[in-house]
Amino acid sequence: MARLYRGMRDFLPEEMIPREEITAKIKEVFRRWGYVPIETPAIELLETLLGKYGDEADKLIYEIKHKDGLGLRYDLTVPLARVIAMYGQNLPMPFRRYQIQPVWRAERSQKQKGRFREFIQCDVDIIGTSSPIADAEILAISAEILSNLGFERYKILLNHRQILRGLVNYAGFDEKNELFVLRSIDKWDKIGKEAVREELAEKSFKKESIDRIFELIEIDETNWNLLVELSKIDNQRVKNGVKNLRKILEYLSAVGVGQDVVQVTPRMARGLDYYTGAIFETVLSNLPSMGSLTGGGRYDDLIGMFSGKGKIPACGTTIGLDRIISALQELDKFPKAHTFTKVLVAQFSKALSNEALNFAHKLRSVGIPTEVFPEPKKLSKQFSYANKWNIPYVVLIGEDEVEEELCTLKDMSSGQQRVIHQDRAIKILLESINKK
RNA sequence: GUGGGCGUAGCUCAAUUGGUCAGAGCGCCGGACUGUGGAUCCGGAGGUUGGCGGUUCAAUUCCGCUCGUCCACCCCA
Repeated sequence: MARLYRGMRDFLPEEMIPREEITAKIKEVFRRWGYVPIETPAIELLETLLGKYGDEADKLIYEIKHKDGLGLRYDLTVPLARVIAMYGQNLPMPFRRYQIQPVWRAERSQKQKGRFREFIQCDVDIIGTSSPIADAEILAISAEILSNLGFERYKILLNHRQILRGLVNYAGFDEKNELFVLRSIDKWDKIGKEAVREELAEKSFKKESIDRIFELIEIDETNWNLLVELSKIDNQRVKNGVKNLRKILEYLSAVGVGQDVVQVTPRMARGLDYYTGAIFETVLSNLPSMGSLTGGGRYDDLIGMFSGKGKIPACGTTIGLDRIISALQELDKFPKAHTFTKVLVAQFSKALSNEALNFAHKLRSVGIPTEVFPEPKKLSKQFSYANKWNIPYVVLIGEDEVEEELCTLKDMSSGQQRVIHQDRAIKILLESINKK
């Protein structure tokens, strides 16, 4: 039986056409900000993949049953880090790259809304600068893309790993439990405060530590006030993080991203281990169950794990194409398309095949997407075909038309048709198609 | 991986407490309309009711297992 591995999808034309259009819009924004494309292989050595994301994520890497120790890439950031370690010397820094390719995750759960085992990530990263201008730029790009795609109610969540680590440390948690505590905190807005408290209590952490971290994380204030509150904490990491976020917020407004879409929150942590500085996600306030549409942050130590020669600072984000499309579908903003074809040239008879082919050729040479019905079937079949694929025009050159280089041009949406000279039909088609 | 819902024609779904219950609508194909689609009418093809096993005189209906699918949790894009 024909079937599909769970979590994998086929894309038929009605879905693929708008997918490509959305991808083109995303690419356009990347390029306008000066980013250049790269691609990397689907398969990486396991030694490249493992130990970068954290234990949880390592379990979700698809390993390939092969003696060389291989796996499918889990994201595009780690392959990028490998690329920079290998070719970085030849790339002028800062290096801005984008990359649009699928990644694979062996999700344990069955497929559900906005979650797949194979999905496309659109990554933008800027390598070789630790300036907060880079962080702000990445956020501005994320915001611009979401706006361009028609999202109105999105929110950029912004936090900082240094602040989180400082807080956890300041509250008295052991250094080695840091990541566990961070992940619990991350669930706050999903499972609620009490559930997080339970999760931490189960691990038998000190009650005063839990109480203390809750106090700090519960602060719910405007961005600037929150940063003022945090800066009062006597911890160098927290202070550094706050200073960094202030800069990012400042630069963000300079590149046109208003404070109203950004929300600084000490509760968002992100699950991947490699982040070192600012971290961010975007979510839709009217579709919270969808999870994040984009997510990223600064990872100043990751490239060094490959090159072994000191740090190369880096910052970037993933635009989740499949999440975006799922969200657009949920919001009824994902139009189904049928075909690119604008004109179907019907075939009247074998004797007139060349007439049809030649006219179609003329249309294509002026840029009009045109197809010829390949067999001289009954005209009702040919018109019905045009109708099913939503082809807006049908041209017919039959016995009555050939002699004087005429043709019948039919507008399928209105149903009106007229017999006119072939050259005139080309002109009319060109005009009407350029208008749309 | 844990908990729950569901699995009948390509799609959406019917079928009284197990007993002519294997059907409808839409779609598809053909025809009415041998130079015209989307309307209408007529006709047609398609199912071992997800699979395997059990209970029974009898199972789409009950039980067990399995596979698939959907939802929640976990995690993320």
